[in-house]
Amino acid sequence: MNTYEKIYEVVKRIPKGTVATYGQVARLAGNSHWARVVGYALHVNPDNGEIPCYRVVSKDGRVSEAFAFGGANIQRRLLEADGIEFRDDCVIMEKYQWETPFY
DNA sequence: CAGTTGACGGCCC
DNA sequence: GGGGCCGCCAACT
Repeated sequence: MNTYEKIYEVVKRIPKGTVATYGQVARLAGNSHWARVVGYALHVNPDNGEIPCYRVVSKDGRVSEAFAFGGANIQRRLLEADGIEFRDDCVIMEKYQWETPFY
């Protein structure tokens, strides 16, 4: 299993109506030092239809302006469609962050 | 082959 | 509290 494969697996496991941080995904993928790699993995994003990259946000709950789909506003709309609320352009992490028991 | 960059995170000032 | 710097890994030039 490649590094990217793991990352994609984790991203696809993110429950609907929940968001995860890059660090969180990296940690679940096996290494907490892959935050940047996670970003790159989602950047190449081979399957934007099956990989909900919009559920991955920065540690602050902020989304990237360089979002591949057309901008942070698109990502925000997708998240809102999943029932996730925003507070001042930031996802309410305390409420919607994916609480991973341990994986 | 070596240097630089990147959808980040954490610590220091 | 806000801003800046360094570190991590993999891909790109």
